[in-house]
Amino acid sequence: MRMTQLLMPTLRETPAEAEVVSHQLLLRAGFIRRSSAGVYHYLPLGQRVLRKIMAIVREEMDAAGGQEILMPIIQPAELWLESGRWHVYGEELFRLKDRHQREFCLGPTHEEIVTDLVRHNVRSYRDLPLLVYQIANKYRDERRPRFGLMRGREFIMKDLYSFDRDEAGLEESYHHMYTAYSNVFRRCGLTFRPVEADAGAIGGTAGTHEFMVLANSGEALVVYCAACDYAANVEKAECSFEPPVDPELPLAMTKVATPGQRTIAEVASFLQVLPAETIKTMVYLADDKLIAVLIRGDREINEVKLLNYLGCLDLRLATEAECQAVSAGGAGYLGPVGLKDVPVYADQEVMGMMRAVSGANEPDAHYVNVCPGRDFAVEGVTDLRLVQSGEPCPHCKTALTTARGIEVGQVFKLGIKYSKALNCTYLDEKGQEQLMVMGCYGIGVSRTMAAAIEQNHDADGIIWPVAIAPFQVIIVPVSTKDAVQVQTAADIYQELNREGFEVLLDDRAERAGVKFKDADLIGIPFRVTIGNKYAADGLVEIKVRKNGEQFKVPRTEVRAKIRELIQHSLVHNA
RNA sequence: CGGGGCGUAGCGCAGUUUGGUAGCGCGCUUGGUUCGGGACCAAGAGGUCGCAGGUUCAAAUCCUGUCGCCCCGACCA
Repeated sequence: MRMTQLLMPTLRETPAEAEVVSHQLLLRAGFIRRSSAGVYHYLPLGQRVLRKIMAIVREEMDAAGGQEILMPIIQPAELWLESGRWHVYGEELFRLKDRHQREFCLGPTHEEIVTDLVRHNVRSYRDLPLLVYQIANKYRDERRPRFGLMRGREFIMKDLYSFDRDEAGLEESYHHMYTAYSNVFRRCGLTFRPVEADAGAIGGTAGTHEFMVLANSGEALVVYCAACDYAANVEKAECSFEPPVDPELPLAMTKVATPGQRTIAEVASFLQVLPAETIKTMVYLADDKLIAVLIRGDREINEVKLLNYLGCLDLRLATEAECQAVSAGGAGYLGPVGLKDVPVYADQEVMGMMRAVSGANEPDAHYVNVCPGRDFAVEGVTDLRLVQSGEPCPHCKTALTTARGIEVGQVFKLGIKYSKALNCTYLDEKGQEQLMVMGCYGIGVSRTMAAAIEQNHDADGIIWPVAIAPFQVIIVPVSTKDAVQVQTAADIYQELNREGFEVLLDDRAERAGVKFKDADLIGIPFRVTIGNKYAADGLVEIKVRKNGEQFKVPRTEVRAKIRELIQHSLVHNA
């Protein structure tokens, strides 16, 4: 491609609307433009990167036995009513009506419609397992689209669905996908980590992993173990708990005055105890029912664990008025002793406390020496806390590390959730009708593009991994006035193109500095510069974007050197 | 949805407090000089000041409404 013919509107200044680096650079380097909130144009450079990522995804999906299809974006409400998600999905679903007032939605994900397709077209155990996938736009009316391509309302996703005869088949499909996903992200040149995750609203039997690209701008928090391969989203991460070997003996519970001391920090300091010696009581509204949750004062509640444990759909912290309804003390003086008519759930750690401090459910007072089980009863005990950095790994006890991650892929075992709801069955060898066992596997293609930049950039711009760069090589003649340079650049351009390389020729009548700046900004891995000394020494310069390394090679060896550099990079996923 | 901020030329911004008929830098066009890391000089093009009402002799500026965008939070396959 000749740059004079390329729609590549680069910007010298960072647009005010962009906050994160991938968004800023995608705009500045002319890869994307915003159309409306969370909806973007992909310009030629951006589209080329997307196609590169898609090509890798296709290769790996096909290799894993996937068959590419393309399903409708517009989906009838009936299917969503059948699965029950028409109402569950809520405001995030883009809904629309046709001229006959029939309701539709824009697909945010395709479980319903793929299940509908398969139930009408697959009847025999001989047709299973079946793995179908597509790469298509997805629509989610996010409450808050943000960070450019990171969280859009329209985005590109690869979604694959597996249909198996039984759980064992699902295990196998899941395993294949897990491997394929690792291949995809490794080939894209990303530093990533598969982590155990929560299944969330999409449901599913057990087991789901998220593929996280580690980057500080990530919206997700993960913990991982440096010693073993344990890694999990904090929403999911188990908290290890060992009951005290030599517990203290309980003492008589007494009420003490704590005027004005409302927070854990205030109470602990006032009573000269550690926060870990207090019980924090939080009141939640779970599907319109008030409940209380107890956790050690220095811990945080993991609301995802709580939601899963309660099996409720909606969960939020109670308002001050709701707290007043169950405790005369209100939010600052909540405690498990003397709460009015609310079920109390405790984190497992709380049950090992013998002399705890807790609110007395009246203003300006707390109890000391509270003993769970003796002084109050609980409805349930389980792991309800959020893991913290430095805690022992649940597998090998090494201290866990926390990191931020961008979720670029997720693999789910769905089980029979959708096949049951939509009656997707097959006939086994005995002629018996059986439910298919499903899995679903998503890759955020457009998000992967953004994640790659978050992980690969410097002050000058993007540094594309070779495998997903819009072009592999950029050729820069330093002076467009020099006929020899111009001709040499054009010759090398032709030659590399013929060899099958992806080459961009900067044939603009710009000064060298401008061309270098743009080449760095758009992040082309290798730059071939034909300079002023070429006429004298016959050498051209090859510069590596990633590390600044430079080579001076005779004009005739450019092709071989470029080939060597690209192959070396691809082998090392750099 | 709660909180905060912003809409003035393609991009970045000033002008709004105190109303007087729109400006700066970059980019763009033309000519010239430059030419290995975002050059310089000169001459240009480009804006219903988000939109709609209102106040006024006069509104980018004041008032009311509305739309859009961004950030924080809640939420999120």
